[in-house]
Amino acid sequence: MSDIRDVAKLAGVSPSTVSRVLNGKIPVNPDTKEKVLAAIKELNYQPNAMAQVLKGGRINTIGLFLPNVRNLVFPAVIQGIEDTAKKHGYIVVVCNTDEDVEKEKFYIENLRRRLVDGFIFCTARAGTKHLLELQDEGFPHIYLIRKSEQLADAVILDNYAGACLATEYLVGQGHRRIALINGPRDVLLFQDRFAGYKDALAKAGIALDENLIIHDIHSWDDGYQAMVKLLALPEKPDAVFATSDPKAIGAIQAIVDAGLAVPQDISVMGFDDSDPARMTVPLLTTVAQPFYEMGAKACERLIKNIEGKRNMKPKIDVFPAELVIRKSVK
Amino acid sequence: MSDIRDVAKLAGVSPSTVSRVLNGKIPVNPDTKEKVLAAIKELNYQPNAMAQVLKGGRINTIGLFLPNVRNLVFPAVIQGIEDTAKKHGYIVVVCNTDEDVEKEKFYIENLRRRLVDGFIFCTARAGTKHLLELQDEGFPHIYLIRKSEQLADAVILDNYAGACLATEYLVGQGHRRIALINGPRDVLLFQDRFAGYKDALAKAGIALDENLIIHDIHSWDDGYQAMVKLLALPEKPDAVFATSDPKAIGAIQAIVDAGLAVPQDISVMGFDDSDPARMTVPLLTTVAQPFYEMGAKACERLIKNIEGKRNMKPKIDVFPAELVIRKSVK
DNA sequence: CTGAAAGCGCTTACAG
DNA sequence: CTGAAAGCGCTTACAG
Repeated sequence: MSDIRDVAKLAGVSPSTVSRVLNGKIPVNPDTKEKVLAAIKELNYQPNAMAQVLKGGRINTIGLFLPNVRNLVFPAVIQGIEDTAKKHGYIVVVCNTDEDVEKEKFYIENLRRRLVDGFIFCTARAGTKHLLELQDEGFPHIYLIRKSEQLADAVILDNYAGACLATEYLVGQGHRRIALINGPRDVLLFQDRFAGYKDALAKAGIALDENLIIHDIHSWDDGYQAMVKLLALPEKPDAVFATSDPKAIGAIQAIVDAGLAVPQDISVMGFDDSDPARMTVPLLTTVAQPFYEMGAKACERLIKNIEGKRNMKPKIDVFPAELVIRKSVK
Repeated sequence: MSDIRDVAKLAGVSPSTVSRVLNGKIPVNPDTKEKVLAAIKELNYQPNAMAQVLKGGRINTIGLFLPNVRNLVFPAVIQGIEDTAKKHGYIVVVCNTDEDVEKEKFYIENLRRRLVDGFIFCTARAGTKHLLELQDEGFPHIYLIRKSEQLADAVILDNYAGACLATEYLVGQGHRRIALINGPRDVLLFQDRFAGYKDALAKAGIALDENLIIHDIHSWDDGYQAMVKLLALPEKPDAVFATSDPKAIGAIQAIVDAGLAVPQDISVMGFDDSDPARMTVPLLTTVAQPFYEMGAKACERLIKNIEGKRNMKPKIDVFPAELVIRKSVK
């Protein structure tokens, strides 16, 4: 690969001049510019990004941290972030932490060494402190979907309102014994969804039945197991609110395997409206979280932050939740 | 952030010595080493990666190209690649091309500028030439899942055998009118799966019925439409082989919406065994492609290639396909 | 075992 | 508008 001096030689100018036509900020004589451009083309010259960054430039790369790439809400998130990043000339590095704090630290240490201009974290949990250091040091970053306990830039859903919406709809359809299959409680959004469920029931004058509530369920396979337990109750629930679509799908499978039908015997409500919600039979009634748009927004705000174009007060963007009525609730 | 000279000053040595303890190849007096390490720790020093790479090092990053992040086979692929990359101290950059050759070129141009040591492409289609240049220039890369028309490093499934397996199983279960819902034909693997279907039918003495074959279907929504067409045939199929799980899921939905049952009225066979295959009702019978392992293998081979540890003859690794019998075929 | 020097490929004041 | 020089933060022969 040729370097800037090869180009300079071929064009009969100094490397400084080549650099100037490359960057386009400082005026260059049109004729010389022409010659330089021709030389660049002839040599198929690409500036060495490392050298540029070393001179104080930005690398135009964003690090995206996901707790688990197999979680099917993230494809849309990635797409929203990537599309926005590309629009601004940025590239996205995806890092999968598997909810492992040590792995996350390893990646952060690596990427901070000028390999990345900022971070987007979808990995926040209660009680992790290493992300707070970034805030102290003013390294650009933003939380997405999940937020941290401390006030920091974030783009999230109104999870409380979404859970209210879901529960109120089930109540409105005449259900009274509404079970909850919830996620891990050290992820704040599941606390919020739990609160929405509780408050909506209270508002409807329905007493909370602890037997109907199962926490710390992760995906569809343990969602299945949770539903098996609920079906073994002396008095079965007549509806189930699962706080993510895979958990809802697991519940549907357990109900069908028990010889019952959804929604005829038991109604099932999901959360997120991820792609699998439209792949199941019956089509899942759920609460939509606009992942693409949220990813795009977070990326937009991070880039503004990186490029120093914004006021530095941390701010939380809250997207509204929306009920999507399909076929799994009667 | 402090640099190597700060560390040198604090430790009372030269930057060269600091560099030497950092790299650990050249012996350093244990006492000085001690002092340097202490200084590094005290200053929380992290070497600037740009400078290191500029001096001729590797950046230890791999670029992964996906045709579409929303395709649900990729999470497992990413995980396999990431885990392997991490084991070797590499990081993974994921680029989503949306099957857009221009976008792909943009990313490649960007990343080649020393931001990446090699590429993994899951984006090969017939007739794209820009990837061949990389081969000419000896830039490390490997194809995964899809292969290119030219001989190049690749890790793929035995798609032909997989399609034979699927079709033979349907035939063995007594089906005779076996429809095919296939993907875009400019992706070679769908040609291979088509060939497997054809040959297996021929071997069973079943004549090919063009009315039962629909090509160029991408995902579950157009899989649904394809099935609607098949159901409108004067003589309906008694089984459907869809060459990906989402297409199979779309077909199941169309069958159920038409008031028929799977597998009682029509059997449905998928392909890939991606996560959604275990999320549907009935559980999908399909052909497994070991995505995690294939991703891991491709990553392993690419890194060997990057680090110059392998003989340079292009080689294609073919993984065997495996039938996974669940509930959607009777 | 260690330090001073050169250089990786750029950019940017500085001087003209 | 343009060139020569310095320097970004490292590493690595070279000399000791």
